[in-house]
Amino acid sequence: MGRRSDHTRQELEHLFLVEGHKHMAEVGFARFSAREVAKRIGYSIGTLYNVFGTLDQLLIAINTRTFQLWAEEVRAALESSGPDRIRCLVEAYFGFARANRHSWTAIYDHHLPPDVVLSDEQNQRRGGLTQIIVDEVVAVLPSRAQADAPRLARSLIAVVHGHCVYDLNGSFALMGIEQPMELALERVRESLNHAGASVDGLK
Amino acid sequence: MGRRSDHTRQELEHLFLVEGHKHMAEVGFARFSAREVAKRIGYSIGTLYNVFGTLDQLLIAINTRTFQLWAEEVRAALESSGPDRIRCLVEAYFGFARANRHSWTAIYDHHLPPDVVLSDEQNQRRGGLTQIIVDEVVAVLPSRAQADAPRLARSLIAVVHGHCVYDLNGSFALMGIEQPMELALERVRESLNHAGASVDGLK
DNA sequence: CACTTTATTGATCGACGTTCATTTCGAACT
DNA sequence: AGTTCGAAATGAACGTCGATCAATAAAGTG
Repeated sequence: MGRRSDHTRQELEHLFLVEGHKHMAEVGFARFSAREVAKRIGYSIGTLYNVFGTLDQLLIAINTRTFQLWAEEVRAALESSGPDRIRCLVEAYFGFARANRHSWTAIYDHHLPPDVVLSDEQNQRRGGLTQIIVDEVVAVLPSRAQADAPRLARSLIAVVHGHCVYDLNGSFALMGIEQPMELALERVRESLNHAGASVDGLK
Repeated sequence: MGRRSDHTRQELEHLFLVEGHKHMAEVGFARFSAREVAKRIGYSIGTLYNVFGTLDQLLIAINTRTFQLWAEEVRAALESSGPDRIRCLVEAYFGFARANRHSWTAIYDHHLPPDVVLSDEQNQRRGGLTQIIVDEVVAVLPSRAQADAPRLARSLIAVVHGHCVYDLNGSFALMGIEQPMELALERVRESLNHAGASVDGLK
């Protein structure tokens, strides 16, 4: 067969991407199959490789999409947030990971070969979530501490991430640790307070 | 062929385990191959399955071994530690992950199917590292705070873990964050101080 | 109409995890 | 010593995977 012209190249790429993301959400990284993705939208495996070139590139695109959905969810949560926006952030972070286990985990399961690098475009799309958090941290810190805000924000992301990993993989449950999200929030508050933060929501 | 009697079943299991661990350290989780492990020690793939039953069980054993080596290294570091044992802990944690990227990452890359559970023995072996950290946190907290020490210790492990992940996967470097280990240590100190800790090494 | 260009295919390859009928050989027993 | 027995070890076989690429079919072009 030849040009089918049902879809432009862009549309086709989007089809693969959306269906790939759905497949990832359903079966997870370990059971993900490029063949299955192609089959699902009625194209052959060859076409998928023509569009993405590499399995890695498809996985990168899928994970970037997860980042974008994640950022949207966090943004939406912040818009309907009460005064304690830091709690809102942590809850939205955890909430997305818990509600989208497979997609969220796939972000960290996929390790790029040393010779493959994320394109600037992918990095920019993924950076949106981080920027949201940096902005909130900046908003909460006193002016004297704002120079270190980006660095602190990234550190707090790591703090929450670590708690999130142990929550999802069952380590906390195994050790009898309850309410891991509250635990993460305690750490975040301590660090923000130590940096001089003062917010309505902070006790 | 039949009983070769070169090795007892225990020795054979240990051979597979050690060689599997070595293979994992060399190629990482994504490129790990059970066939390759068997070939390396001169046994067939069938024998490996006779011994471990499942690829998951082999991976569990390999990762448990990583936990044990990790704990040993941390223990050794603590024995030759100066007064700042908390810093020593964080440095040893990071140090092992950095020096054993593939083995360390494999711990978190391997997701058990929902129907498979870690045996009590495996959990006990893996828990050694956590216990070391809990002990050090207990030693540093005032008596009034010791009830919460185990919970806080697990939380601090998550804090360091999160920083370690972002260090190894390049996220910190990408964002221009330098000295991620020091960053993690700052967070740990803040939380310990907030809990009333007082140590020689603490500034 | 013929010709070029482009999109799409799926057979093909090597490698993987997994299974299991078959084989091999030490050991126990005449 | 031969015979039997059973545990240990094998590797061919199966289905699936990522990846490749010559072949093919349709659209555009003149």
